[in-house]
Amino acid sequence: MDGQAVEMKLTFEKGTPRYLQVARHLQKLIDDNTYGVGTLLPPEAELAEILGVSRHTVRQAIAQLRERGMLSARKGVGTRVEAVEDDWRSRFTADSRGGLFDFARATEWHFKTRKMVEVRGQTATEMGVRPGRKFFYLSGPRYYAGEDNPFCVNEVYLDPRLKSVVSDIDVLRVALFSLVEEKSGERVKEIHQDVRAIHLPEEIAHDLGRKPGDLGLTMTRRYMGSGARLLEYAVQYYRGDNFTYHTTLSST
Amino acid sequence: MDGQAVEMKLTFEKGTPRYLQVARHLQKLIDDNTYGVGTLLPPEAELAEILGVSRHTVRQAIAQLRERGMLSARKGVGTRVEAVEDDWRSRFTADSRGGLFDFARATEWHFKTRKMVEVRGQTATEMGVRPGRKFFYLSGPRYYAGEDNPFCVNEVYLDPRLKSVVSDIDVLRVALFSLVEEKSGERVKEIHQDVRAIHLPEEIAHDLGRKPGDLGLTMTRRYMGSGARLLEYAVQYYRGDNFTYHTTLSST
DNA sequence: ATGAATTTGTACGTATGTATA
DNA sequence: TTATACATACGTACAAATTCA
Repeated sequence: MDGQAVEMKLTFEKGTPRYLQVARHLQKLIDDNTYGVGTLLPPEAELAEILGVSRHTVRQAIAQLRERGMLSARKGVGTRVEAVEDDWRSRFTADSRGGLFDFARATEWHFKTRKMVEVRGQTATEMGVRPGRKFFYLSGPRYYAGEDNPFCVNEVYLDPRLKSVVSDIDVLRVALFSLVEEKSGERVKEIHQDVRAIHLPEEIAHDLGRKPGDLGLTMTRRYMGSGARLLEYAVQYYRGDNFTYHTTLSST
Repeated sequence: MDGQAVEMKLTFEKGTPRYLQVARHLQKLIDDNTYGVGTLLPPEAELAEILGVSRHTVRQAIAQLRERGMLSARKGVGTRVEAVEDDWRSRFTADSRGGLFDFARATEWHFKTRKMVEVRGQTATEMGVRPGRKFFYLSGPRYYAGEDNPFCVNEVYLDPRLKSVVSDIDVLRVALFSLVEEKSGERVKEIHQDVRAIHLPEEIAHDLGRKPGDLGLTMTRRYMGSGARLLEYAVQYYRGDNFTYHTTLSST
């Protein structure tokens, strides 16, 4: 016999959408090898009944995991486990504007520091602006909704003219640059994105639960408006031991 | 009055899903500025009625365009046009199939090791195949044409049936997967690409002129054929101190 | 400040199409 | 051919966020 207790009607906390809770549940079952890599999940209809939700909800949950490349589905066959991630936060796709929107919506960015700064030296070089230019600086940890530990530390340098966009916000759940576009009329024409390996600096390491000098990954983005003006410069720090930047190239 | 002729009940060809036809239709209306950048689309319910489909189908269509970053939606507000398709068609530079071709053409890959291997453990997991599956393994340094020092070490695990593709090649100046497609008829349908920070293992570090344990970056790619079959698995190692993985999302 | 109206998001149900084994 | 399982598509209802009178 094999239909054990793991597969039971879920009890749902309110506040988070069911399909996300289902997604997390499936994630767990995959992680602990209840559904191993290469095997097929039970059919959607069956999962729906087991979990006590509609098939529609199951499909939404599966769609989440498919986006992350963990599952693949084939008509007439089933839904296959493609990869194990000890932790679904350890993978991240943001190679399109849409990806950035989705990422922002699925996470919470808590502002811890906010101040005016003049950028100089290395920072100015990387930002591609002349030293001494003033920016509004924001920084703080980023969480997946409902989690206690941040998976990322996010810094942003914002054109001071756009400061009012975030003036009375403490927690952000949407992409900052879409707010900027909306409230300022300025349009982001180009986003330059870089991924680098680094040794984590001290405070960042602390926030991520790592030691200074540990392996880390940064993703920096330069949001350019018309006339190649830098509207926003963002740096995200991730721990390097379990974080992956993922892209899927499909051949339409 | 403003409900002109562009917005009419669509007639659907069979063979392609409706939501894709709706997505294409909306895309056209956005391209020809019927719905300008920065404006809101009509509400989903209204679109559904106009187009003669269900709201569900409209939402699927909108989801498509959101994935590409052309639209964004906010609860209680509406669906905003973020970009026109043309802007983002060329969004991958170092990051498309074409980008991979260019990369391969600009470099030389020298084969140093070639042997049959059975993949196990960690490697099998990362490849997403069952342990014990046999692959043809190729490895060696990659140079920019005319340079003396490699900037990258490249490993590849190839489906053994495709072994003949590289049987009498020592230096490769084209993308391996294009050879595979050409000589085998198999078509690469999807490429899953991951970027990670690592500590360089010994032999790799040596080839890159670094010390073991130094900062490094890996890029791994899984080339999937039809039926989600893994045709090729490639790992590239770069030094981490001066290497950046760059993407531009441009809107010219 | 409150409440109503609007709009997207979530969740349910049902039926039929289509690829696979 | 038949059964299975995902994909598409119709419908309904209510929740949650936002806007505005």
